[in-house]
Amino acid sequence: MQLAKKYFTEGLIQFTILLSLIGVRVDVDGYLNGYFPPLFDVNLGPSSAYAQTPFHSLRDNLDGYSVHPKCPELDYFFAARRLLDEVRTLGSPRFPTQLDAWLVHQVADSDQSDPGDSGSGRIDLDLDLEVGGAADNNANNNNDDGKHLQEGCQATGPCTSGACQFPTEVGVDPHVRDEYVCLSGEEERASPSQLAQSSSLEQEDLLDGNAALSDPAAEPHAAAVNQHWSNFLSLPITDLDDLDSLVTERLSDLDPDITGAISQDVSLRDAVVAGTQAYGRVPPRAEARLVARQHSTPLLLMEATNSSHLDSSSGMTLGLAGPFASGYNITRNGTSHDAIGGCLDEAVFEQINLLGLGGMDAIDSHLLNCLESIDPRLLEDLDSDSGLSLESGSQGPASPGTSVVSSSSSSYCEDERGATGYSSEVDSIHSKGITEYSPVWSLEDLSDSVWHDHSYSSPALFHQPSVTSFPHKGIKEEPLSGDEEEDTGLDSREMSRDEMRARALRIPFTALQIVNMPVDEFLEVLEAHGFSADQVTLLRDIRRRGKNKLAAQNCRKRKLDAITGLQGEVTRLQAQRNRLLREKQLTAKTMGAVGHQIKQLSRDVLSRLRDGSGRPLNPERYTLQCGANGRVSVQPVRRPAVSTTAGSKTDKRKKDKKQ
DNA sequence: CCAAAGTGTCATAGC
DNA sequence: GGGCTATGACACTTT
Repeated sequence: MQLAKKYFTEGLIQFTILLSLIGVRVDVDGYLNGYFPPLFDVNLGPSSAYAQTPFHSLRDNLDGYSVHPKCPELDYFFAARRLLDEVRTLGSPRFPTQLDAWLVHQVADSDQSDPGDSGSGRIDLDLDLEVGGAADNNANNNNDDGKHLQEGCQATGPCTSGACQFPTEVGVDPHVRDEYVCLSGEEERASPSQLAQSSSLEQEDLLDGNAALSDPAAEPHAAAVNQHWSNFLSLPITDLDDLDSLVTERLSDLDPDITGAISQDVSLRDAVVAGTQAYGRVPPRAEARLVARQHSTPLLLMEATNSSHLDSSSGMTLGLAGPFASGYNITRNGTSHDAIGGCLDEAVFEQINLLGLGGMDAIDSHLLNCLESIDPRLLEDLDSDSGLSLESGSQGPASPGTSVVSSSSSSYCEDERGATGYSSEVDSIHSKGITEYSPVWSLEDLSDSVWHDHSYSSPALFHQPSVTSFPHKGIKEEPLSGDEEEDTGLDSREMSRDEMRARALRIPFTALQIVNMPVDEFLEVLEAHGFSADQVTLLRDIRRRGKNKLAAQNCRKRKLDAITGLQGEVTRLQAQRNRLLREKQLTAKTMGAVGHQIKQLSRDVLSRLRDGSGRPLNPERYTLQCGANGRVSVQPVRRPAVSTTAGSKTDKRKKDKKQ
């Protein structure tokens, strides 16, 4: 697994470096931030990042719980971010070009494209799949490729590829975008309310990005955009409230077919399919899977449903998100062999191939060879090297009757059984596997995927009390009866203490069975089997400890969730505090200005008034007072009664002396 | 080797 | 009263 991760990350590095060298800023970080919000923002709303696993999607979508940092799938997230950070530290040139351009490649109006502006940073991408059906003519589409890319690049408006005209780099970092100060470049199309709500940036990013991307005449309008931008910056603060309408108006001016652009059912996966077919390197299974993905939901729809329920087939059809989506699909579907192969060679290396960079083929083939040489069973554990040693790795892919459980556990499905506060939406995901078990214990079955390796065994047979097996670690699937003493040497190292005790006392149940039995059945078993006192005690202890272990796991998860939620709350409150402080400063400035104006007006009015003797009123001695009825009157300024207070003080001293 | 994190277990409270 | 869950505390293991 470590090997797989190594090659996975190396492939990402190479791919990213390559794109950076040719002038494309591969802002996976932006993607990840956009589509996978940071942990601390989890309770700002549901997010797709945490919907990758059933467990977290349960909490996020149903109970508002947030992901805890141990989620093994988040390894991809952090690994990708770390890789991007490393690449950026290399000092590669960063151009405003974003991969958003890949996504709306068919939107731009070709009439307004200017092929001459593509420049050295031109990317030869075959994205015209829906129209051109470029599955078999990848090499012949260079002209068209460039054209389409230029369309896409120009459609990005201020962000043009290669020949980027705009010097301002516009990141899509949601951490920064909630600050008004960071409004620049593309941010024109975001309203302040949007900017202030980082929790909803995932969908807004997409919409915003496509709004600008779909501007076909961005470069000719660069000056106009700059003018709009300067107009925006020159807006008085009081006009900020109108910014939403202003931005909406601008968006409507950009491209009337934004939604159509977004809903074009042409994703990068289409390009990947074409490329892989052209290069003929995708295994048939992976190819079929990719073809099936061509029918994935449109981009916008996917984003809309991503936060609530991530469809595994839809995954992430976004540019660089593809590899990660595949990675997540590994964990969700348990088909890691396909997923790993597809993850790397389809989504990463095929994109490199599509770039027409033959120099990378050697690297690709090397990595691919290494990857293909990896045992798929090892790759299956790609996401399970977190602190939790899940049952999935121990069961092995070939465990009879446990494949579903294995796949579910590989996605860190955790138990959630009996976890108050967590609902078991896992049913919807693993319902097929569950229906294979006893319907009475369907919920208990879910907990089996959680069991840790020093714990209890697979549930495949646990509701068959007459059959005692230890499928744990794959080796334990041998029946206990008969030669149980023989295999204790190996099993004792991998069994829990309770398992060993139960085996020593010849208790014909696995610990999992004992724990997950309904209490009535447990009592019935105690009576029916005529256990000795020691056996009964052990059975009760096993049951108690097992349940308490689950309870402890749930408790810790809740604690982590609470911590994560509180951290998010702190972040949110800090942002709110900063906003309020800014408002306070602004209000103070406004009040000062208004006071100054009032003072000036008072002086002006008083200088025009005359007293009884015909002399002008001294502004130092008189002031204007506005009554409740709106009547303005001239009143003398009340001097602070210094002598009075002094007198009161002396009086007080006198009183003190008398006392 | 050490520290931190993870995990299992016990005791206890509350339902 | 028994069963169960939640949780703090502790010890041990893993990273």
